[in-house]
Amino acid sequence: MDKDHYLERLVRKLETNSPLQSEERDQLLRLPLVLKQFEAGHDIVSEGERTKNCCLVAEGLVCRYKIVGDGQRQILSLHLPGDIPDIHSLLIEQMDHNLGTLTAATVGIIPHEAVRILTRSYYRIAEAFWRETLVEAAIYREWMVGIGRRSAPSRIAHLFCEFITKMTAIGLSDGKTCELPLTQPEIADALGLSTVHMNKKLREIRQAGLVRLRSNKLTILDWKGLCQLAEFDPDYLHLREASSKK
Amino acid sequence: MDKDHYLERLVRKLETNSPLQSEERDQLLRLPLVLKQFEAGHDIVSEGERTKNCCLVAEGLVCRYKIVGDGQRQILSLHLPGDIPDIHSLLIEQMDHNLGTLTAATVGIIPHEAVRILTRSYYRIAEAFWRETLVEAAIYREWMVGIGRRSAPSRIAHLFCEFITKMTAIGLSDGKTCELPLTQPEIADALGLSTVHMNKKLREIRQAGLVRLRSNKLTILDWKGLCQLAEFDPDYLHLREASSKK
DNA sequence: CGTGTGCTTGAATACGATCAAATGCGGTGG
DNA sequence: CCACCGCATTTGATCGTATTCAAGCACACG
Repeated sequence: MDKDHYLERLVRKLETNSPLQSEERDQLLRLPLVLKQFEAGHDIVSEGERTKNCCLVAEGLVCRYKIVGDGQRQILSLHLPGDIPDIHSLLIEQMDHNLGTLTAATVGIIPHEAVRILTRSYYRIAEAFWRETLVEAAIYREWMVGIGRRSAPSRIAHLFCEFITKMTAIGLSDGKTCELPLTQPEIADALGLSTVHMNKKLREIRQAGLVRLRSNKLTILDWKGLCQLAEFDPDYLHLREASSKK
Repeated sequence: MDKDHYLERLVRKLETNSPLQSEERDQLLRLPLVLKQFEAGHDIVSEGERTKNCCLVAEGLVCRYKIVGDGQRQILSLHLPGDIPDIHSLLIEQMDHNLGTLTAATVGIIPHEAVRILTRSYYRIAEAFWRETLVEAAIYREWMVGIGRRSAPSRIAHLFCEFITKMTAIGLSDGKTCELPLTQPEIADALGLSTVHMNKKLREIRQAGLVRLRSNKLTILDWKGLCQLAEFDPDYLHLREASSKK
């Protein structure tokens, strides 16, 4: 029953980039939260649904994705604990994509109404959530550039750079190594590649001594080299610390 | 000196999807606006900049884009009159991409402070702008799916469907024909394709009798066929009318 | 009537997809 | 402990789509 802990993680994330007053912080920590468990590979919310709740990722890895006509999947974003990936459902009625788990996950269900009361009462809270959605849009832009204009090796490297940077920002990595609980088909679907091709190029990256990746454990062996291959510049993540990291 | 007209267009767009009270509408119409002219192909705001203003597109076609290491460009979004493509700069200090003109354009410069006073005083105004940025994110997702998982012809068709739908929504098209002031290299850069390949596949679409495109005039000859090729479903644009159109 | 810009076309090449199969590995049950 | 199963990863071969390079064309504009 770690509800408080999960909300704290949310607040910590918001406060990293948006100032909150102590009353606002308290109100956020008092949000009603119903925890729900999901197995890996299951949908939390599906395309076309209209919900009255939003979902705080408490544990596990969650993604947005769409399926195209011929059955191919495009993963659109990855969401770590502390994210509310469907906060947009506050203002946009209908889901235009799916939200699903990549690992077993715990999700905190929060009624829209509870959030709406806060965003309408405290403009700083509204701005904090708004800002999160804007950073997400910045990540979309970066992914779009990758899928549209970067080579396969560069995209793979970029995913690693971004993932470990985000994990580090929420304290789940030391910046050198972290869990990467994605199968290769999932990585391929995030990058707009086929599994086979992704596997072959990943092998090259490994053989070039840039990373190690085994049984969902990612280790960066050559951060500079990896960033160079990826043309990774963490500015687009708009993390306060990330710029200093460089 | 059509400042009022341009602000009205903004308000009309916001009100299509977000309810506003008459006082809020009036406040928006009273926003200070300094008009500025740009030639085609010039930057309005560049990557790395920190501005104290945002830009209302008054006339012309504007886009976001990024340039990658080898000089290739990815166009990330298109912006029609009534858009404020850099409203995010209210909350995110640094531009992570460029904002440039595709045609000659008139842009209304609005100080952040003026907007911020409104969004902080009237939660409906904040929500209206927030919602616009969320719809933009939905469009990013759709583009990402296209670039990552759709064939070249499908992507081209999708661009046409989306563009004419958006133009129709703001009254600049009858749904059958409209201006499409993009060169083929620009279309290619929006779709993550090379100019040559884009040209060849466009030819096929034309020969299939789906569209006519000459001297920046787009005419839809077979809307159903085009939508089918594009797998276009306007739901993601979250326009109130669009769903009924289908 | 020449010139430039954007469009079109062809040929060669490369990158990534698809198809098919083998390998490795963790977990389960004999 | 070992055999087997299922899943993820790896590999090879072939095919197709898209890129690159290079040239020619067409129309608007001076």
